[in-house]
Amino acid sequence: MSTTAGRQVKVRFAPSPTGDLHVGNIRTALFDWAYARHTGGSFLFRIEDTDTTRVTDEYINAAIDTLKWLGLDWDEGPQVGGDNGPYLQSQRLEIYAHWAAKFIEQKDAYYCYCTPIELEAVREAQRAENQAPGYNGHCRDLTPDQISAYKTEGRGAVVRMRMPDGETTFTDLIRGEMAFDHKFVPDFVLARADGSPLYTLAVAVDDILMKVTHVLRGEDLLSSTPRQIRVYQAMGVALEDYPVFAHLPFVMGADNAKLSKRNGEVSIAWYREKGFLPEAICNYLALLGWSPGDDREDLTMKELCELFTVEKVNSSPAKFDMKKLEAINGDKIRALTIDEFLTWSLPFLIKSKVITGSEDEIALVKRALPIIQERIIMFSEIPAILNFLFTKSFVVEAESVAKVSDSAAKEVLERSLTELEAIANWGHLEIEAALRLSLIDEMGLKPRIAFGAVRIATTGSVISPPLFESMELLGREASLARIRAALTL
RNA sequence: GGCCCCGUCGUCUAGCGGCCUAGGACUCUGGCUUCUCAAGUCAGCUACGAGGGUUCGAAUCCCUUCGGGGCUACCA
Repeated sequence: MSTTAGRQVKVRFAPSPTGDLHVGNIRTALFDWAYARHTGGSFLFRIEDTDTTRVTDEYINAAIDTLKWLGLDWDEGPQVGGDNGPYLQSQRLEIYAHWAAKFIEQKDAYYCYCTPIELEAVREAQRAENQAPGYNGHCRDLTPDQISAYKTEGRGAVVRMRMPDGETTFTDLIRGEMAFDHKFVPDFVLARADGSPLYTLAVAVDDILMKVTHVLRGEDLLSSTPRQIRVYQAMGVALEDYPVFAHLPFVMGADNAKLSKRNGEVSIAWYREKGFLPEAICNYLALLGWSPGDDREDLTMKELCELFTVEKVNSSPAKFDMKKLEAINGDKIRALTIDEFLTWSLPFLIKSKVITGSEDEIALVKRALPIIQERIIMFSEIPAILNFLFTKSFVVEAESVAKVSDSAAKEVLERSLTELEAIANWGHLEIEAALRLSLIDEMGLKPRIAFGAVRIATTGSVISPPLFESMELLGREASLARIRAALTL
């Protein structure tokens, strides 16, 4: 019943930043963005901060920052402006007040003087009788006398929307034809007693005024859609100008509860700190509740935009799977060029103080990256892996000391030292050739035993990047010095 | 309680009445490769919640049931 005929697509993402943007929010933002880009329409970003007790400037700024970091650029909204601003609802209060007053005047809404206690008592009674809880219409048709009596009493009044008998129907792009009987949609509050707007008012007014054509949002808002449509009606909006709705399924936590801080890492900021690539996060999130229809999974942002349609979005909830995100992130990291990889890696190395950021250090990091690119799943692993190349206080890890201090290991190290000192050109091929000849061929040792001892001595650990390359990077002097030091353990 | 949404491998999904003895990816298990760890590669395990229909034929359509979730605020 609602259409977009002839309208330029405009999709909006309108979070209420009561905390850091989480995985679910971002999945919604991603779908909003991808749909806008897919259709060649525009993407509008609006901050719903009508609940001033819960939304803070810090969260608002973090939300803006997160969207930018992910590469979800918007055409209208904070920082970029647009013809339909302002884009912070807290700056649009007079607009909402105007409409609330108009609705009162049109008798679409009315002042409700019921106190919270009275309202709760009504609901309690309804529940007791197994009826649908909701406003009972007490103040719908107050007489002037009743009103003045309430005023004399000093009672405040909220603005409440009148829900007429009947039903609201609309087509949800994901769920199909929806019908809600107004018996279960009670009169609802548009503005608080202090005049400030509620979500129910602000969201509907803004979507219309900002000319939004598509509302793709979480399914928790599905049952509030009739209320929004009611506001459109009161605003006098023509049917063909209603936005089209699409309610996205939830992203759940591993324990099947709604994703929250308690059952997993939900804050995008956390993933950023851990060293996940924005493109990996988006690629993974895109696969949560959507698929291109074939077996393709590795998608760039561009491909995602090309392939994304709302019709292919699933209606069932999806569980967040960290392992799959990690796998995708690892794949994306491996696909990076060395220069890209370097750019992403340096901040992690500097922040963890493995390097200070000097040119020499950066040059060495760049040489080391090729050998670690296929062994990490996130950038935060890099400092621990490369630390042996830069540390000024090298020590063999405690649990591995025993493995280089027995006589067999000493013999390996003694021999290695002799052979390595004789190498003319300190390259990994020469190092490998020298050690293989002496330790494997001549001493008859198994590679894992022989190289294991050298590995511990030079890198300090039983696990390291490839040994010979590591020694080349470490340099002749440091490598030999560490082997000598190991002989004293 | 009421209203609403949802239900294919452990997880994300493909599937829209015959191509399904159900495909892919991640995880897991085993093999290969191998200087450790990875990466790569091969193989394997495991699913249509249940019960009724409709039909020559159902994962696909209908009903019931069970299970999960949302809403039920002067939150969004």
